[in-house]
Amino acid sequence: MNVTRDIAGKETSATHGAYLTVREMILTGALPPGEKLKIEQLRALLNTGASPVREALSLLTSDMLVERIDQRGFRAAPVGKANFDEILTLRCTLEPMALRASIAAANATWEERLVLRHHHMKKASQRGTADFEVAHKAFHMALLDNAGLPMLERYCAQLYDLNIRYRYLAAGGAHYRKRSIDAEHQEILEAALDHDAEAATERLISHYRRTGDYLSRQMEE
Amino acid sequence: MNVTRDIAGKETSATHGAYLTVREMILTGALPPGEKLKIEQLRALLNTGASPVREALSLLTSDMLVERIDQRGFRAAPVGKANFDEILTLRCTLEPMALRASIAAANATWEERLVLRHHHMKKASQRGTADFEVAHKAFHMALLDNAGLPMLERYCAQLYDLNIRYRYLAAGGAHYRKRSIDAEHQEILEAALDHDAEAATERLISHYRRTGDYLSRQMEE
DNA sequence: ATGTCAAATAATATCGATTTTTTGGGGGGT
DNA sequence: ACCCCCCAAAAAATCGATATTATTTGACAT
Repeated sequence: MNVTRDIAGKETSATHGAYLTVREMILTGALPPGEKLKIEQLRALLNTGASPVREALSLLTSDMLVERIDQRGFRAAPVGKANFDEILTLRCTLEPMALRASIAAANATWEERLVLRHHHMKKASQRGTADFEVAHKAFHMALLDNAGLPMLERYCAQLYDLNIRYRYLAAGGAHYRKRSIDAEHQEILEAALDHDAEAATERLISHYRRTGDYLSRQMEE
Repeated sequence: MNVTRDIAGKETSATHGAYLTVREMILTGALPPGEKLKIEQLRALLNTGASPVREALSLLTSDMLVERIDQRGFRAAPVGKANFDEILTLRCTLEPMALRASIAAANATWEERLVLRHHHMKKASQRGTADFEVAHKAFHMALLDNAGLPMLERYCAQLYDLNIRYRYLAAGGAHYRKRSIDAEHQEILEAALDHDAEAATERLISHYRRTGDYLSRQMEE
């Protein structure tokens, strides 16, 4: 009935729908960095009231995708090389930590989940970019989600999304994978299944650093 | 005119005032873990409307002090040994990282700020607990705020607050410092001023672990 | 021209009321 | 006695309108 459903699927609350929609728009660059986010404008776009919009923007503030300036409204978070570098640094610290813990707690269920997600990701890479993005995130998060450290996982997921945003901004979201990313994923998966924490974290980090350097080059400044 | 001002000082927006007040109430235990946070109840307490309350609670969700259950309202975040341990682990990873970066970028301004904050903390430790808490946080954050890594600093501040909450819950907020905490602070300060990153991070970590063990013991389970 | 101030305009923040959803508590039906 | 469905009370979510605050505009004096 409203645009929220049309865009983000069958959502429950208006707030959650607005959250998902605006989030997606910021991540993909439909709402560019620094853009003023006017309540009225979004209210009209999302076909909802001011309260859900404000609440959604408040939630996005925590995700560091939106900045709030007291009494002066909201805007899409700015971007910059320093910010990108910090995201990369934090990911290279936090993800290995989570991956090690996941491997230390390895069990059959987790390994099966990993294999499955990896399979889905490979299948999705033939189809559209959007599908691949979802499956790619799911695979990477599966690597970390056996750690039993929910806050750490949350940080990693947050940083993953912030990083994706830069990918979309740099390449318009398309064909960013030239390298043998498939092979890199394969190697990470195998190291994880072997419970080889050293190799797995090593490969994960270099996976990130290569993508990071590639984007850094495109970003200038 | 409203309770927000009375409690949290001369605040600008109702939302921000509500945020600070509820935050304080959760940190100090006035709103115990797991407590249902009814909008109407808070609205009455804070003498404001539903929108600022909801928005404040949304913001606190990002701070991991409030849990939101869609269509079912908000509650104060639960606590537990696993959560406490995770906070400690994350602090012991992230704070050294920030401290090293701060020291690497050391300059006179920063060192003066450190000395000043340390001085204020010592003075405040004679006076009330509330004053000391503020000065104590200010000192610890000053150790990290020269790193030029705003997201990392934000994570550290967040984890600091979550940790403080456990202190209040364990000891009612009073006399938790038996040990020579003053001496520990002094030693951290000196190592930082000497640009000795190894010693500084070493001391910082053991500072946290000792307090952590002390609280862990009190927490049972 | 330039800087300043005040009114007009635009946008945010907030309120009060309404709508929707969950919850808890009885009746029927098996 | 047990389970399921439906209804009423309570709470959350949302809306529409108002009050508050920032921003712009333009007249006026320097």
